[in-house]
Amino acid sequence: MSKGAPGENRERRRAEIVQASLELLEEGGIDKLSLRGVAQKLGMHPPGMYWYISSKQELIDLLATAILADAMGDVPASGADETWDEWLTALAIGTRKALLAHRDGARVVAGARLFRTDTVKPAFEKALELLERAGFTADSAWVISVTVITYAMGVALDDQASPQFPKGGKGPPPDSTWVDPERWPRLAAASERHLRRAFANPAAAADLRFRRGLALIIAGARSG
Amino acid sequence: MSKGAPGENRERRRAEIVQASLELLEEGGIDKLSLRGVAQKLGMHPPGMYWYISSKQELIDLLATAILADAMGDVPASGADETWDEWLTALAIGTRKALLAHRDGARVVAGARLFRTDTVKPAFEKALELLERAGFTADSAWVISVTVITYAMGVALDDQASPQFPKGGKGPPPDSTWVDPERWPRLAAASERHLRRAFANPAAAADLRFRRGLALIIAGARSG
DNA sequence: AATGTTCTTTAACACCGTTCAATTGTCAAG
DNA sequence: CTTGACAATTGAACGGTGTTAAAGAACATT
Repeated sequence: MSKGAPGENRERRRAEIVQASLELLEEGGIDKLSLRGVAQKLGMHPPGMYWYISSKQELIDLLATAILADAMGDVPASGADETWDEWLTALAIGTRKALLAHRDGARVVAGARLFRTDTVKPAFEKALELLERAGFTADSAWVISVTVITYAMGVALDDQASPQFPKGGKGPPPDSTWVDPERWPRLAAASERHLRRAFANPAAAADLRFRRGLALIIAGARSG
Repeated sequence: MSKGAPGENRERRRAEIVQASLELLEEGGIDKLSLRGVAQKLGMHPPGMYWYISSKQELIDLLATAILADAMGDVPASGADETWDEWLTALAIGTRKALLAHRDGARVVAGARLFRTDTVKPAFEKALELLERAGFTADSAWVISVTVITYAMGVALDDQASPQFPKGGKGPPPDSTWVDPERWPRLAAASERHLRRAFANPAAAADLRFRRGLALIIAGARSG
């Protein structure tokens, strides 16, 4: 114990590993995220990683908290006149946004133990505080918070379950989204409507559907 | 084309493969689900699998639809006097139940293209029908349906992200769920409350939290 | 100069999904 | 009975993975 804090250098190196892993994630998705790839990106040999992390799972946990920190690290401040529903909505939107900000971000976070990390705790605490202050029971506040976050998670996962750009540059993928209007008329109509919007602006369409579902939950909270 | 339908035997064998895969899934979770393992279970050699499936991804898709079929295969019938909210609630509960019925079931389904398979279409069609008949616009009906299913999916994923019963029968797992009541008093209280319930009956506690969140969404739909 | 700690390398293990070419079994046609 | 087509399986191998074990280097402290 001589120069600086003992674990300092180690911690910095861990941060570099996380950084390189995020880059690799962006480049090839979670399937291409390998310890060997990360090691190469850092000019080290695969087994060397194990001095800094104990397993790939731990790496994924680190990635997950890094991704979530974007949305929850500093608890989103609330203006003095902001109501609980506005704040909760913003939190959910920010969470989904953080997940979508990295390729396969939702899958990464889902593969970790979401509620077990300290990263999300301040946000939850604040959510509970606002809700209880607004008159909800402690129990209701908990249910509402968990529901909102779980929903954001579920939607982000579905968002990113999309095409998965196949490698071969062949034509458009076979339209497996086809819905036979004879058998499922209402579904076909909804799907067609959705596809039209998605074609015009995919991100906006996905955002909208998320927001409307979220509004549903908030409305339910307000009414119960 | 002589004996029976040509693809018949093939289809039966595919069913056997799915069956064996489900067993392997139950035994070791999705990480231990390998083509080699399935092949061995069926007394065949790994490359032989490729006569029946085109890739592991296709196997997973097959597993996903098999799992979902438990909940959505035959569209849950609705009693004549059943209202849309009762039916939707039952659908969501059934969906989550089907996902939880298999180890890592939610992860398997999430790894496939959920809404692209025919299995879920009848259920969606019926949901839309009930909702529109109840006076919702086609668009609202769509949002409500998708939101409910997405929520069920998200919760099931979180449910199964749990401890993963470590094999060794040592005492209680190291309590990594600890929440410092000094820093996050409300969260700590909620967590403590939750843990007490979960200790008494884990499945019931998880069910309850799911149902209450679901009720939130339904209430939101009812009010908007 | 010797020791001990931190970090890196080399080699290897056991597994994975997948491809390819060669092989068997079965049955209809010649 | 033989031939040939086809369904189904096999054996060998390729390139990849996470992970372990042991040897080695770098370097500050004694």
